Amino acid sequence: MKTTKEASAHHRAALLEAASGLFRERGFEGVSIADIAAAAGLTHGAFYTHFASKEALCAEVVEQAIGEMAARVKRVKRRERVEFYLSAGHAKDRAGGCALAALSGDVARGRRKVRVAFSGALECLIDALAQEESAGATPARDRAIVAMATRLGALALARATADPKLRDEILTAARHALIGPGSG
Amino acid sequence: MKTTKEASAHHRAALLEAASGLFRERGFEGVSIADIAAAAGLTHGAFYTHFASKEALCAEVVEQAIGEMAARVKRVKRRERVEFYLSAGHAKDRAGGCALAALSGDVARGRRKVRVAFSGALECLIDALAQEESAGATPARDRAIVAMATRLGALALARATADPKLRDEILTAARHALIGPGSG
DNA sequence: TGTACATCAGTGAACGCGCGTTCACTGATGTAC
DNA sequence: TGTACATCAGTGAACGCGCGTTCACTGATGTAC
Repeated sequence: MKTTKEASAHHRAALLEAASGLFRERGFEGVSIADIAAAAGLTHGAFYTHFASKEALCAEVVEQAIGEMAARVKRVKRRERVEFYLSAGHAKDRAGGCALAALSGDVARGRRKVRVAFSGALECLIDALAQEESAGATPARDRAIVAMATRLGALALARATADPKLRDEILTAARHALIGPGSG
Repeated sequence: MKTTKEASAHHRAALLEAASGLFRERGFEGVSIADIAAAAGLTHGAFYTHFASKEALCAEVVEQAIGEMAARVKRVKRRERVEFYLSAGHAKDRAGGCALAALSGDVARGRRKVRVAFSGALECLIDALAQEESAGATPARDRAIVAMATRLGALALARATADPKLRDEILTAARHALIGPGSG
């Protein structure tokens, strides 16, 4: 049956949000169109009135999720962000956490369209991160990139680790390196 | 038909090697048992005379691939390793490159058995890396972990990036941070 | 405001396909005599 | 050394299943009169 334009717009947003969480938790290939549609309260057929293909959805999810991170950089203080990023809670919550860490592997193996969306959004994120870096010997942009790589690598390693002790050791080491000791 | 014990052992090694490369290139879910068997010159049925399941193979591949990296730490100098790790060539060659970077996302989403194999091998790799760290204010082990996280994060970001300029910028920034400028 | 009807968001069956795994079978290997 | 035969690595058809995508259909929406 036909629905209101407003309802339809909400359905589209619900599909994007459901996909965003599910993709981060299980990866692009671990989530089916039916899973996403069901999580948004629709049947799989309806998906194709909103997106041309799964690939198109992946690209949009990546762009939106990284875009939200760039916006967050401007709202939340660096120290607070790093403390959250390298917390055990964030390591455990893939669905609600950093899209870069959760999806960079999938993006690397993905189609060009998805990688292009990723690149564009990453460029914006790097700009936002570089702006908050203090002046120094090495360029702010380079320091922003390296700090981001350290956070992301530490989170990726921590998430893959089964041993909680090793996981916490990795997170703590990275936290100390990025914002000094005395951060729990 | 039955084959020599020697031939059978070679087949097992060939399955492991084929899976190792294919998994790093396409991820656990992007590779089928038939793909792996074909790459090793066998049919898919033969796979199950060597491995109990795909999951068991994943665990063994992860363990072996990270084990080889730990052995390499003892053979190759740090500077040389970092230069290779953060090269455009390594970013392009997932199949022949770092298993940690290529598979940590898959491992995080994988079954416990695979994560345990990953953890054990990672522990060995960290030990090997900590041993080559010079004395300093922060523990050698922590510095080894942070440097590894930085390399891994930079490679993951570089690989997901479609824009070659941004990719090289990420690799160069991380290279400078880890082994100083004057490294190309 | 009321009526007729074109639009189109959503449904659910169906498409062809590939997946991981199983299993009856084959026939070379390698052992017991 | 020669012969008989149990073993078992490898084959390929088959299993049930879920995938991404298509499409004829439904019926509420919203517009034209």
